[in-house]
Amino acid sequence: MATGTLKYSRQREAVRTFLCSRKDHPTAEVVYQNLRKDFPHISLGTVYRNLSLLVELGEAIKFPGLDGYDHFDGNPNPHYHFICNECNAVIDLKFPNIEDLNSNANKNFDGIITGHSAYFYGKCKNCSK
Amino acid sequence: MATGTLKYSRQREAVRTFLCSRKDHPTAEVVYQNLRKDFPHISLGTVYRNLSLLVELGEAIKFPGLDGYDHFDGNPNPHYHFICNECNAVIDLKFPNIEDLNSNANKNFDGIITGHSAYFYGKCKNCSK
DNA sequence: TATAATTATAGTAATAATTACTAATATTAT
DNA sequence: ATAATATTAGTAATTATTACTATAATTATA
Repeated sequence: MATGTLKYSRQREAVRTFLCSRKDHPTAEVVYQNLRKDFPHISLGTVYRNLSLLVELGEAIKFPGLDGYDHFDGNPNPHYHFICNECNAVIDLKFPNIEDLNSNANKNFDGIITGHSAYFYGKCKNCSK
Repeated sequence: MATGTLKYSRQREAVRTFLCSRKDHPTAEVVYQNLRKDFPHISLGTVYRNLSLLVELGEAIKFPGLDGYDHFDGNPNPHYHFICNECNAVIDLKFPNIEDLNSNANKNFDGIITGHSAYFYGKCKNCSK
C-alpha cells in the first residue's frame, strides 16, 4: 500500500462539515466544543490536526484574529472579512474581490505580488444599535 | 502628585527610537536582542510592556504575523504591508491608502465600517531573484 | 537639595494556545 | 482474514505573552 495516503476518518469529516456549515470563522476551541456533542471523546489535538490538514489541502483558510486566537474559514475562495471592534465577531463581506489590486500595488514594488488579504473594522449591526 | 502619569524611562525611549529606526516590523524578541547591546540587563517584559504602551498611545501598530509572532510597526499612519511567502520579510508598500475602500465595502453591509488593513503576499525582490 | 509619592524595571513565575508524542484503534489494499 | 498504514485519544511538552514583586528611577514639592 502506498505511503502518505490520506485515509477516511469520521472525525475529519465532522470537522469539515462543521466548518462549512458556519459563517462565523470559529476557533479550534469552538470547533472542539461543538464536535463533542457528536464525538464525546474527540481530542482537541485531533481538531487542530484536521483543521491544519484542511488548510494544507486548500479547503479552508486560517488567519490570526486580534483576539489572539487563530480562526478558521471553510470558504477558501477569495473574500473579505469584517471584524467588529466591540464583540469581535467575524463576518463575511459581499464586497467583490478587487481583481486589479495586486497589479496596482505591484507598480511601485520590486517583487512579485500574487495575492492579498484585507480586514475591515468597525461596529457590526448589533453593536451599532 | 497626580496618579496615572507617565514617567520618563531610558528603556522606553530606546524602544521607541529603535522601532522608528526600523522598517522591517520587528517582533518583541528582535527588539529585545537589539536593545541588549545598549542595555545588557533590559528585561523582555519591559520590551513587551513598552511596545504595548506605544500601541496604546497610538505611536505604533501591532499585528499578528503568519509566523505566529506579533510584529510591531513604528509608523502608525495608514499604509499597506507586503509579506514575503519565502523569507517572511515584512515590507512597507508605497501604494497610497485607498480612501474610498471603507465606504465601498460598507455599501452592502449592515454595520459601520471605519477602517481596514490589507496585506499583500508573493515574493520579495531577493526571493524572486 | 532632601523627601515623599509614584511609576518603571529586572527577574522570575504563571498562563494558555498550539504542537509533539505514543500506545491503541480504525481504515484500506490485497 | 491479514498486513500495512494512517488516525485517534490522551497526555506531555513547547513557547509566546502576561502577571507578579521587590528594588530602582523619576518627579513634584517643600
